[in-house]
Amino acid sequence: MPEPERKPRKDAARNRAAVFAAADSLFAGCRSPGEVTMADIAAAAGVGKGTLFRAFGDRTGLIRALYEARLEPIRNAVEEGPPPLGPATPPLQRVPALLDAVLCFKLDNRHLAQALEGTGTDSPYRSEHYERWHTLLRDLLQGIPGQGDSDFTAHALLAAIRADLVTYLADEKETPREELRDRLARFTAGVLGSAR
Amino acid sequence: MPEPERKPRKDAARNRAAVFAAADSLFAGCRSPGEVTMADIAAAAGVGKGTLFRAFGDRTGLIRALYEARLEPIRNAVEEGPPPLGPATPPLQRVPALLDAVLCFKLDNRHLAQALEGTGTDSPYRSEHYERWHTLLRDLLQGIPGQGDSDFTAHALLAAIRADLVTYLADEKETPREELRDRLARFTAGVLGSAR
DNA sequence: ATACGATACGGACCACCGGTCCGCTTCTTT
DNA sequence: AAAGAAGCGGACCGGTGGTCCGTATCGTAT
Repeated sequence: MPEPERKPRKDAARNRAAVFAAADSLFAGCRSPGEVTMADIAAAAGVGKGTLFRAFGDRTGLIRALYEARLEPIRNAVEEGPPPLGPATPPLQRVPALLDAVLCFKLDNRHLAQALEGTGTDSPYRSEHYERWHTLLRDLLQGIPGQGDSDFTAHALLAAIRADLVTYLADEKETPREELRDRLARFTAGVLGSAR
Repeated sequence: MPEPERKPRKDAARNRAAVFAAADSLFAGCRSPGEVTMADIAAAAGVGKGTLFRAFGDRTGLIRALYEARLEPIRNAVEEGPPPLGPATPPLQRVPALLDAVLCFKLDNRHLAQALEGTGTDSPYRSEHYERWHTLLRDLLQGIPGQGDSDFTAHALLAAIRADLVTYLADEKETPREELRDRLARFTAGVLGSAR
């Protein structure tokens, strides 16, 4: 066991939760994630700025931690849940299910997703997080016969549900949730069904 | 004529060009667009910071202006050039040609494209610039029989060539230019050929 | 050529943000 | 209860985008 993994102090845990709650609510209530400053979050959580940076390293770290926390249910469902998301599903059904799940998540957590992707300095791509989704999707596509370039197709499919595009369609274009899901489903089906 | 369109003063024009050149070269020589500050650009162009903001409004304005300027040749070729990019081309060939052209442009001008899209505050989507490409692409798709949801498909295809993805594949994954073009072409063909 | 109004210049200046630092408080352990 | 570790918080810092206005330059009318 390389990591002793000491359990955190009581107040530290409480503060962590408070920060999550505050950040979530602040991001939800702002036009652009850029409007929310670290100081704002600290204040809303009733915590000093130092605490914030001590706990998460930097702004990106905080957002990423929050995002991962919120995403965990889906991640679980994909890794060890029942069909159609779980691993026991045949690829041809699992791929659309997976994309739909992520789409729904990004719809429900637009603010977070956008805060994360729009973190500015580093592209969303080299994050371990993206790598995981891409690898999973690619391997699934590989398992579908008659599929062309699984690697690129995986990238392209993921690109179709990027946070800012989803937000744009949902908010700016006022596309209803169900319609968006349907559009994505059709597109996915098309991609999967082609080159047969 | 709502715009009198007074022609600019001589020095203004000269400075504008100098700024473009300086910014272009600076962005090209940096890991992340964020490393280039407005002051840097002003200094490199031999110009005061005030001039910079007076001419372009703000950072985003500068980048956008530069991007549009560099993009103009392609825009022209699409709007009034010869096939396969020009308007006289049947949609089934024009769509791939168009995507390929944009991909190549983004490969050649990664720094700019990324500086523009990663401008942070506002999503790339509500820019008039994106709207144009999307509308054109959608209308072309409309003209291909057996096509499903042209509107969403257009978004998805454009998403597949977003600057940061292209940069990631080209630099991080070291995908050669020709291979990338080929991958995109195959994917496009698949999307266009499906749902027949 | 000259004089004069309009336009553009430039860099000191400002507000603000992410991130650091360190004296002080709170928890945990024995 | 006492001591040491872990965590806290807010004053502080470097640097960035953006503003302001006295000054220099340009276009033009004479």
